Amino acid sequence: MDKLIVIDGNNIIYRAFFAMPPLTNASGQQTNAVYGFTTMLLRLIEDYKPSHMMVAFDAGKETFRHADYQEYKGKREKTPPELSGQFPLLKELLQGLGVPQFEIAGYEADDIIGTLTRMADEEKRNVIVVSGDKDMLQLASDNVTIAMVRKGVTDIESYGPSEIQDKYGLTPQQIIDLKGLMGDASDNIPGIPGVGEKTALKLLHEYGSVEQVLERSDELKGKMKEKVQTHADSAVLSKKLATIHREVPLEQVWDDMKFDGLHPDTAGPALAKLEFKSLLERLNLSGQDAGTAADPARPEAEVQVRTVTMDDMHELSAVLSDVKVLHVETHGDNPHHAELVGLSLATGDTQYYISPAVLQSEGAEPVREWLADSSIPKNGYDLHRVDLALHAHGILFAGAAFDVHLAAYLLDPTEGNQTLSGLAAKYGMSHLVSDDDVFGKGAKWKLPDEEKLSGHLARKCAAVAQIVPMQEKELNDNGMLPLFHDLEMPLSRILADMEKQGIAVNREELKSLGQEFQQQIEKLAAEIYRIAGEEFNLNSPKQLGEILFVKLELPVIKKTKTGYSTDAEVLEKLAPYHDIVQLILQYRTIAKLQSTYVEGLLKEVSDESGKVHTYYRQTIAATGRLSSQFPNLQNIPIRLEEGRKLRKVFVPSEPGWSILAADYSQIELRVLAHISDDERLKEAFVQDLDIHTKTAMDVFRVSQDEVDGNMRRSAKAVNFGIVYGISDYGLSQNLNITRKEAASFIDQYFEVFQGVRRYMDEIVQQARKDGYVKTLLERRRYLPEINARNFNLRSFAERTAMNTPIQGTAADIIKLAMVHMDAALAERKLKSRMLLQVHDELVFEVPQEELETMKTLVPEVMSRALELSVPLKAEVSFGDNWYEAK
DNA sequence: GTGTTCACG
DNA sequence: ACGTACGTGAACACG
Repeated sequence: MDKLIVIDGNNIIYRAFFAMPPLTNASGQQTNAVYGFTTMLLRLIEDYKPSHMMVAFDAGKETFRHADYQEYKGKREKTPPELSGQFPLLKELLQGLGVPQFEIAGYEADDIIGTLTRMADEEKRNVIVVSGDKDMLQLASDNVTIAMVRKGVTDIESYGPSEIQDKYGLTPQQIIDLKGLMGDASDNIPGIPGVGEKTALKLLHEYGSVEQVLERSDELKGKMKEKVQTHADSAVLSKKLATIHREVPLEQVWDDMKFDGLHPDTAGPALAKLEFKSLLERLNLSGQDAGTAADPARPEAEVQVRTVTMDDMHELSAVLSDVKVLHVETHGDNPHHAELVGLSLATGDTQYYISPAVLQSEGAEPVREWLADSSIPKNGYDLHRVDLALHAHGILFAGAAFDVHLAAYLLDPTEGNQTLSGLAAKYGMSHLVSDDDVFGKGAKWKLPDEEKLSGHLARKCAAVAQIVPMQEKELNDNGMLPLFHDLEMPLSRILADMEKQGIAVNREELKSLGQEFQQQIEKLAAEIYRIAGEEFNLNSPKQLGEILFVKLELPVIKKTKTGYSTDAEVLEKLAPYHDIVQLILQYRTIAKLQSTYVEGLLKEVSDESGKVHTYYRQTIAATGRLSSQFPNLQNIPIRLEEGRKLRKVFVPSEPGWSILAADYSQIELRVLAHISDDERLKEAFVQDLDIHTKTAMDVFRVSQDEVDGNMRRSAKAVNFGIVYGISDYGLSQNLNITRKEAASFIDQYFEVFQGVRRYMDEIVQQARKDGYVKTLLERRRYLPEINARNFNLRSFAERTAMNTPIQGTAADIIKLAMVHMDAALAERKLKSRMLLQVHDELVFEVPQEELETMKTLVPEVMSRALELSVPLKAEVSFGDNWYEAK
């Protein structure tokens, strides 16, 4: 089946220019837009494997549209010179890559695309149109899909007629009417002034087209009628301007667009000329290989794989000492319960495959000893998971040296595709088939035959072996090797130990709490149904909305995409109107505790150990924090007393022991004081003052005695806001005050804490310049949207730039403390065990005789984890359970 | 699978 | 004018 990808060249290069950080080659020529364009192009080729391709460009300044309307695209800013200089580069590169391009004098790229898609419709050929321009939606049909590019150049959403219907309730043709009514500021198309998307959609749903709206404008009321009638001409003209021309003189072009993969001889040199080294590597075109393997859809690599049976184990034993790379394939999300699928080992050119049965057989003892030997360094993918899965099957694992999963996370913590096949593609290796393709996804997961399986696992092992040196170099270039080898790798073993240890849960206590909750739930529900006058599903926001806003006619405070919002914030505001609301809030609170914490936790308690064994994910959070799953032990209730009681069920696993918890006091603000070098903030921590009270004194210019509860509360919110990357809107929402008032709080704060203001300005500048921000331990986070023109995207990136070094450095610090703590326990031969980490808190179980030691050791180790210009403080407490350790 | 809500730091 | 606080995971409803 033919498949044509048509790219809206001008649109995509424009987007790429603003989405990518500035990037120049050795001669000073800026190349960021070409680079962004090219990465997207390669991605499209890989994802869609097109048989035909074409990039369309605008040609000439005057198009036929200017004959109708001289001001067409009039208000648009001139193309920045940094971008216009990149057009010739892109065109030359496309030629080198072997990707056809069209431009036709007097027409825009839109019109070329419009014509091609019309021809495709007539000839029933498949086309994918790639653009960021919503106008393109008018071209969608059964044969034509529009791939709308959102956010930068990586995020793509596909639209056919049905998706357009779902999103706008319009046919593709009506997209033209939409623009006729609402206009388009960026093309200087006027539309009807005062009519935006919402109004335009309403009108179209009612009347169907611009012509019908005008013809029946007498049916409209008041201002709307006036607007429509005065600007009728404008609407007609706007519709005409928005209509993509589909009759450009083009004929027999199909063969000209044939695409047989990247041109093998010229692609390498063209990329090399632009100094796109990473792309060269990704395509395996660098060095002597240039010109050999150009097609991203090239076949799998050849591997030599020996399947080890019980009888020929001796052969493997002989070469075991040479093995540095292993791959353990597991199945299942929860590594504590994961199934073993197979093991592969790599030595030189030969790969060995061992089935789970063979691995667990008597004869495989040498392999198991090798796996367990901590003095033998091993490289692999997601060794933390491997450790837990093997442990669950009674096999010990130690000696993790280089984990490519963890390395990939450090190199780009926001990259979504962290799979090994994704990494293999990134590092330009021969194609590694994805696990989804080999095994199937979700419920369709199926074990392939042994030949296919052993080949796949062998290739994964070989891929790891190739990726390690490349990542090592990249980590080194980024100054991240210490972070990797001295912090994250050791931590991954410590986390596995904590998870295997688990924390004991008192099931009876938990069940009895559940019974109390159940009674309350039933009582509340009965009362709510009585007041409502009917029974309904209280857990359905949709049904609840019907009751509150239709039946009881309470005012609508906020809407969601799908209907009325009924979140707690809304319900708080509705409470004065009707007694039912307070009951619903109470119901929600208790129902949450019951379903998530009582029932959810009971399901996770292990029958064997009577404990819960969480799984900390080390490669998820963009800031460097951990996350916790199965169950999540980082969000056990504490703020409200009803929920806090749940902490009583977390108990020591041995009689007479205690739970000891230690948490950092104001770690994020202390980190901020250090990195901003703000004298006032540092002073506050040096004197160990109550930071929120101190902030209130400074911001409101009052003495300590004059700070009332409200002032302290406001100051606390401001401090939180500062850490999150403050905006007046966010603060106003949090404090329920006007935006003006919030803005004036912020102004006063920055007046006093001028170093903080300087930091916030500088970190955003730095993010713009480098394209990333980093923590004290050199952890990075890339912010491609920091230069976006879209206000929301850009603002979000700016707040992230402010927040990530703070939250991320705090994460670095507690991770360091964990590594030091683990060493301290081992060195002193203590029996106490580290069980949990909750972002700024560590939880231990401690035998009676070590309690005194631990009460001083833990806070000491935590506060000395990293030396800052302000003291780090950790507060310790203990008791018979987690609730008592407060 | 997506959206809504709510638990934590 | 735009429309948000930063970072997560789990349960439930609904298509």
